[in-house]
Amino acid sequence: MEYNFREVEKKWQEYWAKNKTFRAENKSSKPKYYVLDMFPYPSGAGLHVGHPLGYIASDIFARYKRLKGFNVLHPMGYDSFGLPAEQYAIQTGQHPEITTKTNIARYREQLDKIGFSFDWEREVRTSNPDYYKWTQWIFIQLFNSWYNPETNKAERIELLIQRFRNGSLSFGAGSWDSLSEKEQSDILLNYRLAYLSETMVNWCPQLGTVLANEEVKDGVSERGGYPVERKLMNQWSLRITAYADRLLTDLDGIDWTESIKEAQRNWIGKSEGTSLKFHLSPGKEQNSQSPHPLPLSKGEGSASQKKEESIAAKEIGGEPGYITSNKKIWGNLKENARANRKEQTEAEEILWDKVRDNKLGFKIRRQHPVDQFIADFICLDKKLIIEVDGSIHEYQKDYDEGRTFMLEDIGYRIIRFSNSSVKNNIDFVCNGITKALNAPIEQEHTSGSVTPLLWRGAGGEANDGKGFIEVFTTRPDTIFGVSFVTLAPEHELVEKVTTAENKKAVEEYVTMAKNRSERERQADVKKITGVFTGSYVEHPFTGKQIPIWVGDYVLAGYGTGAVMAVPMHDTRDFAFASHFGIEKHMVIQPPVDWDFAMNSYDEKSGKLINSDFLNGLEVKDAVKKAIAVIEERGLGKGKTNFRLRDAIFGRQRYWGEPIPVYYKHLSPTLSTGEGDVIPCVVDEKDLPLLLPEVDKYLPTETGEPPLARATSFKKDGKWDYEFSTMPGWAGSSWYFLRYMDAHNEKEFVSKEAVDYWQNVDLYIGGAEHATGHLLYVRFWTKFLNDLGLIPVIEPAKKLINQGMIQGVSEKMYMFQGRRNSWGPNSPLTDTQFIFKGGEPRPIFFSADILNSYIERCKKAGDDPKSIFDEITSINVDIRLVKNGKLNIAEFISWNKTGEWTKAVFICSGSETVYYDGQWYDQNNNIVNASDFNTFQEVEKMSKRWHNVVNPDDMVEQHGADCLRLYEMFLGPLELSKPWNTNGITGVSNFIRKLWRLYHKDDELNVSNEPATKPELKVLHKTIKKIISDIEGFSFNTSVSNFMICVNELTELKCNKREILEPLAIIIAPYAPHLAEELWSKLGHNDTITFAAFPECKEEYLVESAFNYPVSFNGKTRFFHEYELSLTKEDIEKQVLTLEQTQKYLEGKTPKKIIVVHNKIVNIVV
RNA sequence: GCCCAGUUGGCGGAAUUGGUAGACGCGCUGGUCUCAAACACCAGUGAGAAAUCGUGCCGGUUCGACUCCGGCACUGGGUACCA
Repeated sequence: MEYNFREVEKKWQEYWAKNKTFRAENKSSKPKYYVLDMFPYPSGAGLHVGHPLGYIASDIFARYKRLKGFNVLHPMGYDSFGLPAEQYAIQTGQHPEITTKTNIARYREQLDKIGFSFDWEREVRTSNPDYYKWTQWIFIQLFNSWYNPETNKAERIELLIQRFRNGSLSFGAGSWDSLSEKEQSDILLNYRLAYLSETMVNWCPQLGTVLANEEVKDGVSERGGYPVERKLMNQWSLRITAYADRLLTDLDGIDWTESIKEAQRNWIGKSEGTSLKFHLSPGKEQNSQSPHPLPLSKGEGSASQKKEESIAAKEIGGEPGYITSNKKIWGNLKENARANRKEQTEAEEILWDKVRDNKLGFKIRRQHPVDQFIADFICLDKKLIIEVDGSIHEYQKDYDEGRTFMLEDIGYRIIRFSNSSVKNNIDFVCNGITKALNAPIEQEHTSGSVTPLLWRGAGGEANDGKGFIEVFTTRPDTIFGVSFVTLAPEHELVEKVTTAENKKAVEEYVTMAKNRSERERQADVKKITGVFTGSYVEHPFTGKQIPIWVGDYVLAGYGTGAVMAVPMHDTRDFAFASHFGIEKHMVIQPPVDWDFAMNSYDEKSGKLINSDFLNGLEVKDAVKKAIAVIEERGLGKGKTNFRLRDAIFGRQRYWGEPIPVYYKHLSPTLSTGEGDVIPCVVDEKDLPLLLPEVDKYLPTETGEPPLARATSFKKDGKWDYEFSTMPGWAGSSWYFLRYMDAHNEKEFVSKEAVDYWQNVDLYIGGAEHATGHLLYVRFWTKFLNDLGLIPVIEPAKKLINQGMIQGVSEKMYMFQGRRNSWGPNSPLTDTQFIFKGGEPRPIFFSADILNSYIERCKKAGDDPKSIFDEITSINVDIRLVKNGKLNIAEFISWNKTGEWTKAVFICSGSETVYYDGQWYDQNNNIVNASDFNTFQEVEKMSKRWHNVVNPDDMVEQHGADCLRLYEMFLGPLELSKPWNTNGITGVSNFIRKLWRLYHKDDELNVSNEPATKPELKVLHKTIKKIISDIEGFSFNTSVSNFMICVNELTELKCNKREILEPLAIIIAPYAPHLAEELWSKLGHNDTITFAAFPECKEEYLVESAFNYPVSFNGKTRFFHEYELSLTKEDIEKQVLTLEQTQKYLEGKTPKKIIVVHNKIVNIVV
């Protein structure tokens, strides 16, 4: 009886399921081990062929760890929310839940067939309410948290409010409690880790949704390849940027593949440099429509109105005071300050009365110039600025906060009060000011990454030419090489610095640049565009005039949206300057032969020249010195920038977790007459917020997301819930925790469970998730850890990437028509051409004929295509081809149109021709079948190319154990490789051979006699190899080693229990069904799953002699065996006496003899 | 462009800290069995007639290099004007 894999595999799969063999306990005396596979999305196409590869590897490891005495958690579940099910729903009207369920059932069936040791009791599905309840719960925690830059941790938002209340942290306006609910809500949104803001998003009209950066590839959506455009939308986002530095530094502590870590590092994109201000240069070219700088506060009304008002003349008052501003613009500001004082708002007058003449114990000035701004009130001793704002307008907010940040940057604290607070509660305001005056001066603002403020388009007011442009640079050493400054087209100063005569050109350019889609922008990166504004800035050290340009090579979203261009030492600046003929200055001595005609010298090495105080320094030192001087002179500050952006968290789609937010309408206010709306999170006790039923899975007529169709989807029947749903990665950002405690109804995971399981010990999955899932899950883990909810800061200790699986396409070329007579290089001679004069038939050539034909054409310089009218490439279904040989009859009937029934197949070697169902030789005699070869090409696996390999088919034909072994045998796990089933028969044979070791004439034939030394040696050699292979994740070599072991034992005719029993155990992780069957036949009543993995006993491996390769000058010539007890000297002497040695010496005397014990003998002649 | 990984027979791939290059398997060739084929089993299989030459290419270190060093080419993946 041959091994019947169908029966055996079914039997053991049923046994495992019935006995719950792989159930993991949350309490155990055994050490724990957590093996996790990346979540599959259950697509309609069934299990992707790339999936089993990783699953088999992790399963082998899980089973191995069980044999090694670990309590193993090895779960599986489904990332079941997502676009494909929804697209299908839109097309068919079928509820995505139904599709999802069907798909999951199919996945499960496929997974079960491969014999995985998953603990199915812990299965999770992200689309189940009992799962997404906790995804929503975590969102609420994010909403209710802020990032404290001092503790460098997320904290409850209550702690922030507390600090606002007690004045230990400034939020802008004086007293927290005097603020309206709306004002408080708005301020808090600037700090919450889940926040709503107007953001530039990647909008995909075809998908009707917003995509994350990593879902966009080359300007089109990753899924479907639809165009993507930039659009400003009000969106929920997660403040992942707060974690940028920790996400980066903690990478060092985890054992992940270097390529993933590198991809994350690049994605986070930390760059250290400095900010630097370039003051606008006064000049006749300037556009001086607004002659005065703006006050910090702008009185009532909209932003634009305020600007107008500020121009109006104001009363002169107060004193000249200290020069707190840039000296050059001091005079100018002073004038404006005087003007401002003429027109004080009512609130400002009230406050002035309360604070003037040292009434609060400190000297307070009003309308005092600071830096480029004018402060409403200022206490110079305490470096405290007091601002009285109108009601904060949405658009103005970022802007004011930007200035707050800048002033704080140079050491000022700013507190803000609303006009209404001053008018209605002046005592409270005064209290707040006193508190602030008496509070110790806080530490300076640190890294820009932790500020919750959006900080874009930095620069001071520029309307009188006295403002500045702030740039970010990592190369402050090249400051003396600056020859222009470039602003991003979206930069807020563009309009202001443009002179009247350049206005038209700049406006046209900006409009063009903004409308250019992302895709176009990416498509012609090389195309250099830009325009001169007509204005200049002053060089901060030389005072020289530097032109301001606008160019779309500068990104509005990075740094300050402005760069100092150093064409000689930056490739992009070089290209820009060359294109527009702008001058270039060399400031770093390049190597002698450097060709500046074509290239800038970007290297961070060399000595500084033409650079004043930096001359002679090495780049590294020059950077340090430049930063020091810039800081000293107050021109800028050392800064760190991150490329990482906050993660957009809303999708305008149906099939996802509802965001547990509703919009509360506040009572109407006097000023506006209508009620403000604030976002609030759903009460935790009301979770889950269920996904409502809708009539269609499409947006509403007004363009609202599908959830808006559910008219009853309202909080308490009156307030709208958020209509967008969470992105696909929400559920997968914490699923590793849920597996630990999958059915907990009270918590997302219990403390006991997470304290026991901690985090994943081994995580296996594709590298395509490097900057998506793998970054977000790290972010959520850190966040949950900050709140003290879990004990770990990383989700997975070790991560291995399985390689991508590519398909192997089988290709053929069909030739039709015949243009020329056969030349000397033709694929056929005329005698071989059977149909001369007959009807034209399509011709197929075996690959070897075509290859040599093309080769001949190449040599002769002919065009191989010239002899036929038409050549068609055909992808043949790979099932019709075996080892590159086509089954012609099946191929002909494969084509439903019957187009190939008349075709002629010129077979391998051109000896034989097939047509009309027969093979003929050159003389038209009917002959036996011969081979027809196809071309093989590695392509993406896709239905379109007819090269998809279905794991089910493989299991059906060869069995699960064979599939498992073969997949591992293919090559290293992490290497991308084409999926080719040609070699599977070797593995199949191996399984039969292994079976035969235990059997004779269909009966189990295992002897209880003691094993011989050679048998033990084979076994223990194998044990040793297998252990080191598994632990080094080298699964392909372990399969080879099993083969070697079985071959050797077969050779030894070994059937000893002492050998075969341990052998069954060591192979059990790889071929579990077969191992279980053998185990039970050997007389065991229990599963092999928890048997003890055998130890390797070195004593069986000890050799007494070694067959030394004897080489001459490193080339091996012959072998000779020596006892290991011999010394090097003994061997040296003895090897010279050998006849063969003398032969190779050819009479010469050896210069040197090297003997490496147990390795080699090398004779140098 | 930049970053990462890789390049070994006809093919997938082995090769411990520098020490017998090509393990294991596929394919191929020949043989046994069979009326025949398939299966199975046995033998051979890097190239070359041979001397020899051979791990993408050029150079270096070493008694000895697939392995280490310098330079280059190509393939695959990531990223895309990140200042």
